[in-house]
Amino acid sequence: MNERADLSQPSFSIAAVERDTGLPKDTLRVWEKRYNFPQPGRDSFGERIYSIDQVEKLRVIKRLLDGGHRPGKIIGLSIDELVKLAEVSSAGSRMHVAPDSLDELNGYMELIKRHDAEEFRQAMSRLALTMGLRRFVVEIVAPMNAMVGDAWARGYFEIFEEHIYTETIQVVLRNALNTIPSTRKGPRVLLTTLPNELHGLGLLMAECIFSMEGAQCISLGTQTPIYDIVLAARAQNINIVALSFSVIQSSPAVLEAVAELREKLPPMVEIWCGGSSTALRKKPSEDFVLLSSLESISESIADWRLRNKFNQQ
Amino acid sequence: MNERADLSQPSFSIAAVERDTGLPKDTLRVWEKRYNFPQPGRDSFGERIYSIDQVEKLRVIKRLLDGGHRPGKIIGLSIDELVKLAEVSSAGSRMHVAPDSLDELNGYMELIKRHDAEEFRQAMSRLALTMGLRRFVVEIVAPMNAMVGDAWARGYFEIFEEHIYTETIQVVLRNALNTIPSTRKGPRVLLTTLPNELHGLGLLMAECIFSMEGAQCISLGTQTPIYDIVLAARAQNINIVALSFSVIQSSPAVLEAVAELREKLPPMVEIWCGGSSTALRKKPSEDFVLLSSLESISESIADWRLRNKFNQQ
DNA sequence: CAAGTCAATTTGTCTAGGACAAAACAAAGA
DNA sequence: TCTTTGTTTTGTCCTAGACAAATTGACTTG
Repeated sequence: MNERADLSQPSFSIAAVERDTGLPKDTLRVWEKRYNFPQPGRDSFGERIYSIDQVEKLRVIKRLLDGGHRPGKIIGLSIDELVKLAEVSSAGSRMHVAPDSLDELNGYMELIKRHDAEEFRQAMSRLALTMGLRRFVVEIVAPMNAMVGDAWARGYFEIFEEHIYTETIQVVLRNALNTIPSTRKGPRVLLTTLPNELHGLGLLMAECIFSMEGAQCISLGTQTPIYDIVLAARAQNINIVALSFSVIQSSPAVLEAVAELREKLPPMVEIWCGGSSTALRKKPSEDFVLLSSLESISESIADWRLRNKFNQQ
Repeated sequence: MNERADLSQPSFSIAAVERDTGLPKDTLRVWEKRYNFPQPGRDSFGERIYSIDQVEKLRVIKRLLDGGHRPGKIIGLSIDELVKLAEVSSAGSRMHVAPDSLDELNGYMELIKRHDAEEFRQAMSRLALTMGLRRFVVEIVAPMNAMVGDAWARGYFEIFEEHIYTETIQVVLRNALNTIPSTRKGPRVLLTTLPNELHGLGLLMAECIFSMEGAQCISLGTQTPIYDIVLAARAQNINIVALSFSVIQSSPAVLEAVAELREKLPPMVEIWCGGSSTALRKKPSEDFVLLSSLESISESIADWRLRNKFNQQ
């Protein structure tokens, strides 16, 4: 019969694993040699085929790597141990969520898990209205992003549930953005992500905060090549290029890309970077302004306005 | 304004070239061996360093490749010849736009080219309101998509201008979608694209039409793995899975993926495929319903309702 | 006890050359 | 004109090795 007969257990080519985990092919191959994991099967052409279990373990490992763990130490652990480790190390990031609102957030998570997409959407829209957009983004969306990411890494959420979450929040935020009257003041901000970074939600959240501060936002969506960011910044008379990074990106690649952008961009144009990528926080850099949290956007804008009081009309 | 000739001439690592051009490292290396282009220099560690000229030529080549050209034929041409080729090969596809509205559309294109993003957005919003969403999608957005794609392939549009176009249309469409009252009737439709397909605009256009027909739309955004589409369809009690394909996808991969999905999906769940991919039109298939145009969505839904009159409540 | 220095280890990414299936093309047949 | 061959092109995978950059750990010094 055909090879599709065994598709009850889906298998992945090395390219598919790279796409799904963010781990480069070279790394996957060298891990196999060094740590004996993952040890994929081979198809009739001698090419690696990874099982769903291996991919899932790799996903958790990637997450821990991004959290500062080292492959040699954790790669031998079982998936249960990894998940436990992930919970411990992510427990810290939930600290600054007020405990009483944790129950509330968990309630929304359950809505998704129960696949009540419509009710979830309505709940989010209602919240955005009653809390105000800024608080909604900072107090609800940001922590929920982390929770959804966790749930996915732990296998509690399927990918499609994460997709539904992302899509719903996007609808709510875009809708809210439309209600903000556009101003003529403030810095002109270009928002985008670099190539290979396709998570657009962080970008949208940033755009919400920027817009509420009265900045003029031009979003390019995700995955704009560096050279095109430069062109766009020039054409749109941009003051600030704001970049969003999710965890998936590898550290040196990120910093190198930002350095490259810095070099090609006119000096007056500032680069502001935010997102959950740990790469940004490693060293303070002259190249860019670090937005350590969504709240810091407001401060940074106030600061920018002070600095540029006389240069702007 | 002066180039960055002031500093040392910018050079690109193979990873940077992959990021900027979309050409995989393996391909870059094998081209070097086969076609003697690009021939990067080497740094002190023996690693490739590509010049800005090489990267720019590679970008043009990539454009032509996506347009159907073959590397062996074009890789030896000079950059001027390549650009000329790009202009010629995109001339044909503008045929089936009504000539009188062509001027109007060209006017909007000029708005983007003049980088008047805000005015473009307002123009689009106004159009969507006055024409009605369906006509706006069918008569404006669909042909403009093609024109923007052309302009980009010809080098008339930069990537960032295409990004601005996409982003703007998305905002307008999502905003319009929000004004459609949700119904409880009609089929439940799951909208998404398969992995490797990241063009979400076609999906959004389809969602507009579906929603206006009173269908209940659940969008998963782009790039949902096949296995997760199946899970989502089950969880959300879906009647129709609607997939969007852009030109970029290779023919057999598309058909194979749809066949795989067909096999894993419950038989009552239908698969509807649309988009500009030529692969779908090659052979009529039992696996899916072909949506040959946006207008045909309406007919197909009417048809579906007839067929399922007694099964649905 | 804190802080700096230096060597050892870990880790990711690059190199080379080879292989091969799948896609695209071209030519011959119906 | 359309299908069906065979041939060429092309992308992606393979192995195995190398090495710089990052990190750790031991040691010295203020």
